[in-house]
Amino acid sequence: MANWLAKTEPDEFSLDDLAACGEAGEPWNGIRNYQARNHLRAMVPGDRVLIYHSACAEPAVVGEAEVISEPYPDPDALNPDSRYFDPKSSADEPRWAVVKLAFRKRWPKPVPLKQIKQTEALADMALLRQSRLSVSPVSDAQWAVLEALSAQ
DNA sequence: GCCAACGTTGGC
DNA sequence: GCCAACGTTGGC
Repeated sequence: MANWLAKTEPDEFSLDDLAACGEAGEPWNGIRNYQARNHLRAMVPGDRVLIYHSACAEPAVVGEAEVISEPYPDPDALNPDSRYFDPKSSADEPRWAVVKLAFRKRWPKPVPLKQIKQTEALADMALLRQSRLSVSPVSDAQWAVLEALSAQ
C-alpha cells in the first residue's frame, strides 16, 4: 500500500468538493504531466492520498482521500469539448490516466507549505523538490510527520 | 499580477 | 539530438 499527495486548486475543486461526492468519489482528471501520470498509473485501490490545496492564500495539506478505482484512461483526453482534450491521445493508445478518489477526512489543522519547508524530516518530500509536480509519492514516515503536525 | 522553475515543442 | 522559444504551474 502506498501513499501519495495530490494537488488541487480549491477554487477549482477543493477538499469540500471531494467530500460532497461521498463514497461515489470523483475521477482525479486533468493530469497532463508524464511524471504525475506515471504516479497515477502506479496507484492501487486502498492507497492513501493527501489532498493539498495549491494556488491559494495558504497552500497546505488539508486532508486525505483514498484511491477507490484502478487507474483507467482519462476520457476527457478524447473529448474535443473538454478543456482537457488532447488530440495526441487516442482510444487505442490513451496517453493520460485517472483514478477515482473518495474523501476520507479533513485533518484537524491544515499543514501549510511554509511549515513543511521548515520541517527537516520533510525536506525530501517530492512536493518540495519538484514544485510543479501535481501528483507525488509520500513515504510512511513523511505521512506520520505531517499527521503529527496537523494534530499539534 | 509577477516571475522563477521547469516541462514541452519544433526547427535545424 | 540539441536547444531556443514558448507555455504552465504555483508561491509570493
